[in-house]
Amino acid sequence: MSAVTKPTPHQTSAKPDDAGASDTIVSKDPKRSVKRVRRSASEARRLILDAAEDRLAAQGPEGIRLQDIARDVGISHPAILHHFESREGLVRALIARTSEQLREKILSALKSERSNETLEANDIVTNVFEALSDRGTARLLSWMLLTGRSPENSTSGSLVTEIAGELHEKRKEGAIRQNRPAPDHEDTLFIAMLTASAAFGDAIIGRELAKDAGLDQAGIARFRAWFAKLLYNHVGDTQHAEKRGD
Amino acid sequence: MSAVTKPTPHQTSAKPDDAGASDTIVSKDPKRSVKRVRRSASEARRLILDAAEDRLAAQGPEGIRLQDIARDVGISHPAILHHFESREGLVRALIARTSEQLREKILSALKSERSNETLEANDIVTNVFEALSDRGTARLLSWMLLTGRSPENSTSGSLVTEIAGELHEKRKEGAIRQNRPAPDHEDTLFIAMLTASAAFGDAIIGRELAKDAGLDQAGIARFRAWFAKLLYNHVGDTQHAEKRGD
DNA sequence: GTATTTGCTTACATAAATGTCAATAACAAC
DNA sequence: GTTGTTATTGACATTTATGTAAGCAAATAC
Repeated sequence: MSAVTKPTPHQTSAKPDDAGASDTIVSKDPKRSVKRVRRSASEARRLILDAAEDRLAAQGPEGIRLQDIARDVGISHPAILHHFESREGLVRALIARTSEQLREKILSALKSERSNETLEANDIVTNVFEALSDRGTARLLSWMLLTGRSPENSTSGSLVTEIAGELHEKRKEGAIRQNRPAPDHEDTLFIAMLTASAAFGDAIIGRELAKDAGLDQAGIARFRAWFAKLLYNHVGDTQHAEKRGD
Repeated sequence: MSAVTKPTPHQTSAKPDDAGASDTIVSKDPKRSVKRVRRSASEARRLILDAAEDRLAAQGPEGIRLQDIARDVGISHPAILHHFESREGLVRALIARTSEQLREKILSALKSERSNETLEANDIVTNVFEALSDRGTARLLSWMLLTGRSPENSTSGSLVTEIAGELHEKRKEGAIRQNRPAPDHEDTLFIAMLTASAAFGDAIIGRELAKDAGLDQAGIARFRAWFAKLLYNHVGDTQHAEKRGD
């Protein structure tokens, strides 16, 4: 959030501002020797990924520039290449980490939901919406898709299937308890898909939409609650569905 | 769609492939003089924007490179700068055109809907979904938002408000006809917002989601129909809403 | 202590993309 | 025809990003 603004967070390494006096070799004076900071590899990687994430969230895809990120962390840009091989490697690592975090955030929340009889649609919806808008996660993922960098892992893809699986279990339990017919599997899948798509879209254009519609923070909350209720009503209504339309 | 693949669609201008024989000045021979194609300014702009659009849809934001686009059109890259001032100008022009096309596509369809008593949710939903996924429109718009290039015009923003306005008129008519209480304005707004968000998200991750869930083209159509029906049921149910939840 | 590993740095190389400029050639007006 | 406008071009300038090479220094092992 603030890493972009402040020039050198880890100020431990001295800036070579006055070193221009000597003509070729800078580190001739041992007392003034460069006093390097040496982190563990994993720590360095973490810091770099954090900075890259901040840049991406704040400035969009084009904000991921090795020089800038290096400055944010307080290192030189070849250090990034040392840890990530290439810019592309950094990007892939960032995507991998973000995808993993997203999966954990959503799935753990979904599972830890105390074995609630009724589907707590509001909690789930809010959770998904916030997980995607947090720290520009959806921005990163959409950039990933925009530039065609996803396939192999398909972390974000399988996620929805997993969610649908979890949801379907809950719905079946609820149906048995209330002596209702088992819900259609595809119906549950569609609920998950719609939630994912809506949350994803919301994370990207939601702010614009809300601003344009004159919605404040409370209005946005109402919108999410409204959506959750829409799903909730649908889940309660599925058994009547055939009587009504088509 | 195909402009990226084929190197020179407008093959009228001769490639200077064999011109390397002469050592400095190529156009010494008047018979072989370069035979330029000279389009009208608007025509040239159109071709350039088309090519840029194709690139963007096919390769993502990074696919917009003056050299490549110039090659697609069959011109030199300074010609693009001549028409659009800068790369940024090209991008803004593309955004403006795409936004305008989107607005027209959606609004005209919404208005021309024969004064149908019941809201034809299926048509509207399908229309919005397709308008956004067509030619990478949502990709472009999301890139626009990702890189923070929207404000001023706010074409995409006000669009949702307009849609909501149109929808609300229809709902009021329908309500009067069926002697039901007038629908809540915010409810209509939320319908529009949800549709926009879902269609937007769908345009970006929909393909991934569908693939992962094992949905084929028919399945995707079912999903959209399912969503439309969800809205349709909700619209029919709004007056009972208070009896049920919260 | 000495040796080894490896995180990190400076300086340089390279490439790629945007943008500038002067000149050229279509086309329209007269 | 002549002239003026401007779409278009090739060659060049500039900037800026990624990536490379070689050496330095902090931790660890011995």
